[in-house]
Amino acid sequence: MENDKNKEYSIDNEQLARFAKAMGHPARITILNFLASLDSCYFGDIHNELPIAKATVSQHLKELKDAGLIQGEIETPKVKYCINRENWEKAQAYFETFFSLKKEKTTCCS
Amino acid sequence: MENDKNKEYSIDNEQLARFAKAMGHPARITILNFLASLDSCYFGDIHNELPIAKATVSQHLKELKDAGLIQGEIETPKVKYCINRENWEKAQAYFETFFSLKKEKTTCCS
DNA sequence: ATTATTGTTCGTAGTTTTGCGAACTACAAA
DNA sequence: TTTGTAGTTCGCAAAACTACGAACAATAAT
Repeated sequence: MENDKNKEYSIDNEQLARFAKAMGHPARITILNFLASLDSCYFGDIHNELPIAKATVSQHLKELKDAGLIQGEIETPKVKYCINRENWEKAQAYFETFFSLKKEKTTCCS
Repeated sequence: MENDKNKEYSIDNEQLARFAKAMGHPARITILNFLASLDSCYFGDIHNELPIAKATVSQHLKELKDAGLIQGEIETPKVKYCINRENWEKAQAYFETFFSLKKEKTTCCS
């Protein structure tokens, strides 16, 4: 009884939050924009788009990779990055669903 | 010459990142989902949806407010929260634009 | 005046993020 | 073998994030 505070977050909310978090930095948005439009995606090209050190760029790329939004492929001596289209569409669907939630009541704030 | 490293991020990328960052936590996604669907949005109701202390809930609400995604209104002795519909739609538009970016070339990773 | 209700703010602690330069890896070229 | 190119990883520092309990503020009820 009382209040069940064993509550966890839903898988969907966790996943959406993970995508959102990955997008939660202007450098990473810039990277994603770049990769989504142009596909000529070597590390160096990405680095050139950004006002930050390569070590930092590498870290941002790793985060995007970990979130599943991009993927990298070694093409010696360069590394080619691109959008992970499958997860990209998944993310898109998550955000779409999220924003299209309809109100069930209208009894709040004005 | 050389490389112009005075580059900054675009306003749009900054704004989208700000929205995304605000959404980058499952508690905040849960709050937004709750507020977007049901509108009976007192602090206590929100707190009940979440497995965290009220102080922490209050902080998350503050972040969402700072990002412009929600708004609060005192209704003594309670506080009523709701989606900031104007910015909500703005955010929606930002994400939509972001995800609908079309490729210009297709020369990457397989 | 005291007590209860509803949230916010404060102080604190531990973790994560962001950023950099330096060191390193892997390969190719000289 | 040495040098160069392209990135990653390491080590570090500063800042931001997440979370909590305790203290506080504001009002209403006793």
